[in-house]
Order: sequence, then C-alpha cells, then structure tokens
Amino acid sequence: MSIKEVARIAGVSTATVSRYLNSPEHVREKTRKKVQEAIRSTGYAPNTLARNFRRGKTSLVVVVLPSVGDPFFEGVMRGIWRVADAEGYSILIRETQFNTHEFDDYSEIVFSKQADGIILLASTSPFTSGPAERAGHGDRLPPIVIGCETVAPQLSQFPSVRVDNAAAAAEATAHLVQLGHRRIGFIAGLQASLLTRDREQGYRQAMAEAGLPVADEWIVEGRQTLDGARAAARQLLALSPRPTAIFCANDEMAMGAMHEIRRAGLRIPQDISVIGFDDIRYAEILDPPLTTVAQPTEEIGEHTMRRLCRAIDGGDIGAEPEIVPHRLVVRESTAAPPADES
Amino acid sequence: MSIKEVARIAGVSTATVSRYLNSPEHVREKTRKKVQEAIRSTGYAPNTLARNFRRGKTSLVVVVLPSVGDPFFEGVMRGIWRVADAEGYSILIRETQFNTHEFDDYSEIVFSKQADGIILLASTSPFTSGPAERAGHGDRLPPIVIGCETVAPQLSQFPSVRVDNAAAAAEATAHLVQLGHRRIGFIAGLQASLLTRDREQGYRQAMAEAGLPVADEWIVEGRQTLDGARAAARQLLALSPRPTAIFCANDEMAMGAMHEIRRAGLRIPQDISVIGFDDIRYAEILDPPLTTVAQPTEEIGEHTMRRLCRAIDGGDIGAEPEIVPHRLVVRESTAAPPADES
DNA sequence: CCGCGAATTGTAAACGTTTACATAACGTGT
DNA sequence: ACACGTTATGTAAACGTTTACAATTCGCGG
Repeated sequence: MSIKEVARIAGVSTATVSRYLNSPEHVREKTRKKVQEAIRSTGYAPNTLARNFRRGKTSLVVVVLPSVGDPFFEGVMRGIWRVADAEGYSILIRETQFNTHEFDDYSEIVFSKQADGIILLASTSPFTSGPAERAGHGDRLPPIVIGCETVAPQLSQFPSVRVDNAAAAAEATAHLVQLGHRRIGFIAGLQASLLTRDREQGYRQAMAEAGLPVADEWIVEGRQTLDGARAAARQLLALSPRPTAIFCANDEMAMGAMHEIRRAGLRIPQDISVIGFDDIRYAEILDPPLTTVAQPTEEIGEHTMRRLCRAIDGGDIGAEPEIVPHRLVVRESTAAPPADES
Repeated sequence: MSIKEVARIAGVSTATVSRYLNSPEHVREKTRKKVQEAIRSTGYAPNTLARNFRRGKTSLVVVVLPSVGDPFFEGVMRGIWRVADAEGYSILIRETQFNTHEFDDYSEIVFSKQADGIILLASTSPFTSGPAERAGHGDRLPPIVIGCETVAPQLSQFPSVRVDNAAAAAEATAHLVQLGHRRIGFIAGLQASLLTRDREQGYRQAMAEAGLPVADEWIVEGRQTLDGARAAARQLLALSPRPTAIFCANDEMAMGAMHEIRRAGLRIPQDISVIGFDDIRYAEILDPPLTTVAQPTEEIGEHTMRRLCRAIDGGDIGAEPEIVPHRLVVRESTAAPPADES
C-alpha cells in the first residue's frame, strides 16, 4: 500500500496521487474522485517517514526540561503545544532529571536530523566542541531557543524567552523587607541552574539595597526538590536567631519548606513568612495560600516555540533575550514578623 | 555531507561507511581509521531521517496522557523513559487535556508511520472504523498498550498494565468504614475516565459490603482538577448531615478538597477525614499528610513500555491486563469520626 | 608460491515520496 | 475548426541510507 499501488488502481501516475494528497486543488474533480476511491479501497495511509525524508524535515521539536510532573512546566508546555499544533510540529520531550547534559548532545540531535529544532527549558553545561566548530563545517547554528532559563555566556548566541528573575526576586525580597523582616533566609535551587542563581542574586541585591546584611548560613541549597527543600528548611529553622522569613527559589521548594515549618510547630505567617516563585497551581490552595511571583508560562511557551519555528524556517531571530513580565502575587503566607522581632 | 561524500574522501564505498557506522567490527582496522578520519574532517552526522526511512522504523513512541504537569505521571514517564532509552526509542507526548479523542486518531499515527507504537495513559472514545476494519486491509493491530487506565470494552484487544482500581478503592473505603465512618462522600473524576469510574464502583461496593447506604448527593464529580474538586467539596460540606469522610478519586482532587475543608473552618481529620488515591509526591507533605493508595508508577511505566516494545517487534503480547499491586498508605488525614457521630 | 576458505569490500537496487520538466488535454476566442 | 494560453497529468530523477549479492583481498597451510 504505497502511492504506487494507489496510482495503479486509480489509473493515474504517482505524481497525481501525490498532488491529490498535497494540493488537491491542482487535480481535476474527475481525477480526484478516482484517486479518492482508490485510497479508500486500499486503506492507503501516506508514509510519513518517506515524506519527511524526502522533504528533509522531521517536523519534530525536542523540548528539554528538568522534570515532567513539575507543575510549573504545564503552562509552558501548553503554550508550546498550541503553536506546535498550528505549525505542524510534534513534541519530543527529554527529561534531564536535573543533570546537566552537554550542549553538544543537543545540537547533535539537530545535525543528525532527529529533530528540526530544540527548546531548552533546562540548563546545560558548556559545549566541548561548540557550535562554532560545527559552523566551520558549513552548518549554520542549530535552531535552538532557550525558555525560562538564563542563558549561559557560552550560549549567548541563542535567543531566550524568560522573566527577569533577578528583578522579580528582588521585588519579592523587597516585599518581605517592607513588611519589616530583617533576617530573611533563602532556599536556593541547584548551583547548575542559572535561573535560580539569578533569583539568589536578586535576593542579595534587594537585601543590600535595604542595607541589610546577609549571613552565609541564611542561604542554603534546596536542590530544587521537595526533600532538598525540607532539609534546607530544617537547617534554617535550627539557626539562632532564626530568620523571620524564608524566600524559596520556587514554589515546589516552598511547599517542602512550609511542611517543615509546620512540623516545627511554627505558624505561617505569624511566626515566619514564606514566599515562593512561579505561582504553580497549588500555590493558592496551600495552607496558607502562598505569596509568590507569577510568570506568564503559556506566553513563555508560545513565544519560545514561535521563535523556534522562525529559526527553523531559516529566519534570523537574533540572539536577544525576550523578557516577559512577572507579577508579585501577595497571598497569606507573608506578614509582618513577630512583634518582638521588630 | 552524506555518506557518499565520506566514502569519497575515505576512498571506500558507501557500503563500507555504512558498515563502519552500524557494525564497526565488520570493517578492518585500517579501513576503520580511514573512515573515522573522513568523518572527523567532514563533520559528517548520519541522517536519521534517511536511516529511519530505509529501515521502515521511526524509533518513536507516542505517549498520550491527560495532562503533563500532573505529578502522578512523573513516575510513569520515568519508567517509560528508562525502557525507551535502553531500546532506542524517543518519546513523543500528546496531551488530551481531558478531552477524549477518537481511537482512530491514534491508530492512524501508527499506520502513517509517524510512530512505531502508542502508549495510552488516557481514555479514548470508541473508534468509528475500528482496528478490525484496518485489519481487513491486511494491517495487523497497531502496537498499542494501555497504562493505568481501564480498557474500554471496544479496546479489549489491547493489553494494559494497571492496578485494580476497584479493589484498591474498596480497600480505601473499608479503611474509613473501619474507623467508624458511616457517611462517606466521594469526589469522582470525569465520567469519561473509566479509571475513576472503577474507583467509584469500588467505593460503592465497599459501602454495600459494610451494609451502609450511599446517598446520591454523596457522590459528586470533581472533574479531575483542583477547581473541580473544590467545588465538589463545597457541595459536600453544605450537606446536612454532612459526610464525616471524603474519598477523593485522586490526590490532586484531595488537595483541592482539603483546602475547602480548611476554608470552611473544619479540621482534618478531627472533624472530617480525607483519603486520596495515587500517592503523588505531595501527599506526605500536605497538612495533614494524606492517607492514600499508592501505585507502583515506575513499574507501570516500565512494564507498559516493555510490552509495547515486544508488540512493535512483532511479538504476540496477548490482550490480558497486567494487574500490579497497590498499597494503602495510612497517614494522618484519616481518623475516627467526631464522637457525636458514632 | 599456490590455492582455499574466510573475512572484507564493492556494486547497485531498493525504500516511498516529491518535484522539475515535458507532455497532453482542456477551454476559449476567433 | 484552429491556434493559443492555461491547466492537468505523466515521466523520471532524486533524497541518504541499508543490504543482498558479487567480487576482491587476506591469512595460512601445503
């Protein structure tokens, strides 16, 4: 059941069948009928493999993210899919599980035509050979767009779409400062994640601007996971004097931290304030609802994918990061510190 | 930069280059060196598109699930990936967003060689033409394995891997009954989801076995979402007398329900018990930690994918569902009903 | 140095499309 | 009915691999 067989049965050439499939308006009504009938009777289905091969296009895009099942990526993926569906792309997902992979591994995907382009929602380690060397072989830069993550200097030739993590984190920190907090802990992500490092930097900057010192022990790594954050929170709570507020580099870790705070018999926000980042869908149903920084996730996904499509089509999409707006969402997990602390 | 070019530079035939790529042990050391050098100098990367076309294999598997970002699927995907990586498959994800799609749309993916097989983690509506008709064209049944979901009668020719949802739900219900609960509410999923319907049935069965009546208004649809569950919980809490326990068809909905219970000023489990299903990673850090039914998610993923691989390779994998063990995890969200209720 | 089996390499066809180009059929105005 | 421009169809090559089969080379015992 190939196009050939259909052509034979319909009594036309393979070219005509192909045209029927791809631009029916270019085949005469009468012929169309014949081909249609032949297809129906044979149960023919076009061979996508052959078609893609011939066209030199996979119609596939790889999305690399740290972890599926992370509620944050739901919105981003939704945005990506919306554009992908419209543009005829299917999405291949790779999970890094928070390991950083070589950049080269990703560009190889494109060069070996496993996919037409790549969206990086996770950080990568610097490349060994690098896109420059590839370019030396006559290839252009592979179509890669970075979403959410801050781009490493070595990747600065690739465009990105993200919020201003540092500014947003500074804003969140300022919110706590404004409430009267002086000792603010920070549960960081992984060192490998530039994005959470930016948030840490925003925190530091806001503290500095408020003229507040930052003790080394106030910053502890939460490894981007529930358990990591719980351990981090325990460390923070054991300090004396302990922080009156904790800024978590993302909501997932805030969830872990809140649990440990409750287990320690402390009340949120009366005894200690908590603020997160991302505004995942659980943020508002936590106890208490979590103050956090919202990102326009679907928009990030859409813009990232749209930009990638243009790159695949050979358009020049530049290398500037596109910064999308964030928004501080104040809920009930933050309040003034206990009276005896002010 | 095709195999031809490499062959020319290395001074060998294309066949030899191909062999170098696919079975280096069949090419002599000296030749290997030459080819290696030619590849290095040209920066050649094999064209996966052409290779797959020639082999008649996409090396792609589609996974259909209701929603990424659902923590439950994290483990299943992990299991799928583990096997996929070992077997050389990439995973294409389709999200249904809880819409049910035609089965035909999925089998078409295989027939048109967009992928070699399909894993269904979501329910589908019955097919219009059906695999039987396809088979009439000489095709065999498309390689499809169903995971987690209960298979619809029309799909009974396809194998599945899942827990015994009805039995597990009955067990969970019995746990509540044993604690002394008589009025137990049930927040159901979507009617389209057979899996949650099985859970509902298990609940009904356990109630019946305990000789307890089930009022119609105790069962309310939570639409599988946080918001749906919140609305459902509000309905349940407005009843008089209100249930002393609520069984949620999954943990996500339990999270929504717990939030509404707290908002109503009730304590869990003192005033009302809550039990979930799935044991997602958040279950144990909820306030209070959630009693729920754990599924071996990674195992489900692994077995599903393994079975699919065998089907793709042409093996006969039968059509029997494989039932994997579940486990009731008792935490602190369930307790005896308030004293005046017993 | 010859001959023989095994190991290695080369030749060329095939996979199912798409598409440039050539050819044929159509419809229109005269 | 003719010629012409337009539109529809056919012919055949090409895409980059893999692989059956044929041809060559190798190693080695005689």
